[in-house]
Amino acid sequence: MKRIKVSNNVIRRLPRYLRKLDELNEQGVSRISSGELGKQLGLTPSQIRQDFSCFGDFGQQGYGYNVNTLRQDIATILGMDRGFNAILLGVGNIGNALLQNFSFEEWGFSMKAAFDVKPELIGKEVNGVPVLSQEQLSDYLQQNKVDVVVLCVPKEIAVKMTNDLIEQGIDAFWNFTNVELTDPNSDVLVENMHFSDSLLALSYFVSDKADEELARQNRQKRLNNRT
Amino acid sequence: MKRIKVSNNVIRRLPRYLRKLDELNEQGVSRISSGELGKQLGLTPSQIRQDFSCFGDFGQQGYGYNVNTLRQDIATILGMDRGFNAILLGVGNIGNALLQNFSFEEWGFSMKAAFDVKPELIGKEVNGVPVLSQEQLSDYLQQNKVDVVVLCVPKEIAVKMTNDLIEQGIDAFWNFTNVELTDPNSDVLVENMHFSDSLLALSYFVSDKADEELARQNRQKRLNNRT
DNA sequence: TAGATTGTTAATCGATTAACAATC
DNA sequence: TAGATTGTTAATCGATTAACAATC
Repeated sequence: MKRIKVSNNVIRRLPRYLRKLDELNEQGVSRISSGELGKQLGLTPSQIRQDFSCFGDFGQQGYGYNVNTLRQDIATILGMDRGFNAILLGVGNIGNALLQNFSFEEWGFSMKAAFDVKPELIGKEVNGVPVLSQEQLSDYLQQNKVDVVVLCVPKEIAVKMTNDLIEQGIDAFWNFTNVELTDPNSDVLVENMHFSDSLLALSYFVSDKADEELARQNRQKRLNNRT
Repeated sequence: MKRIKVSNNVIRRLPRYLRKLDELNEQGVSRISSGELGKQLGLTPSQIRQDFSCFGDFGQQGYGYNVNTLRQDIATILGMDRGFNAILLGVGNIGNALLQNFSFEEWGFSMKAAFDVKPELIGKEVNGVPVLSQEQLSDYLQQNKVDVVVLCVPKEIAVKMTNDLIEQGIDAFWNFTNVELTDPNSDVLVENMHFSDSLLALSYFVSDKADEELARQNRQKRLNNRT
């Protein structure tokens, strides 16, 4: 499978395909064409076929795609069957919410342990995940395979924490700290969940929409005045 | 200001500029060139100048950009000074975490109220935000200006909830439900925080990196065997 | 003034869309 | 078989990068 350079845009669309295919599966739809899939996702059929063709031939001429097998193929492409291990750092509000609510297993990850400094948390379990002391982290990393670290620590210590971890061999972070960790010159993977970036983009679109509405109304007014 | 069609890519970079400029401000840096800013963000100077030029002339030849005023200009572009009102639906784990932890004010939003169905929550305050009953929602919307709805309700009711709200005039959602709400044919704004999409993209990159490492090792092995 | 750096136009690069032969 | 729909090549479109005159 794959082995060509796949663009970031394509990769970002794969999880959307997966979710849509899951949905279709639930609805009992067993086959779908690029045309129909495109309509449901707001993409062109061409784009969908191009996207898939980065990874192989999943369709059948005259028929389309089998929902179930395509879903599995995309899951494989995304690495969902690789049994990646994750640990979580910082069992505060957001860390806790993730442990309680986010189904890591559903997406192919195994959440092995959480770490914090607060004595009242250590030794507890959150949704079946043991909370260990921050001090145990180094030992833990030496004794266990950890593929991804979920970063939920306070802003202030995020950068130092990350650098320590990188030194200990961690090279993939899921970053909830709203701090820019991305070092342009390193090959450490950082996937950001920047809440504020998302809200501000929405803020822009809302502003823009309001401005346009206003402009439209003003045009209308001028037109009315003229008559 | 503005009034030309600005591409999505540009808009998505604006919040990053803002965060970086805040950081520079804190560090006491008062001016910066597109070259230096580019270096720190992993972008080309050209791109940065192009981005800014969508909205006006913020720089000065031979000098660069004033960190503080540029920061304010970008904040204005993003609509941070428009006093948008938000409400939050669903005070579960994620909704609660947002109310507790996320500083809506910092990004120009005023979080006015939260809504839930659980009797034990209603009437309480979470971090200063009153929790009202779901039943009060319609009345609330009629009596108050609500610019953005933060959706934290369970998956199962997300679509119905959204459609109801759209009928009541809401046209901007910050969506935490991991359900695809985007209707390609409507002009309702939906900004998604799809946790799983983000994790799966990371999963792909981690997989890809592992594959490449493996391929590299195999090449090395073959080379060693040959000698 | 000379040096630096912008804003903007032109060139390049990459991603999306269209078209169509292959084929189920 | 005929109709449908893929995979892929070519054409178009848009975004990024390069270049440079303008100017602080």
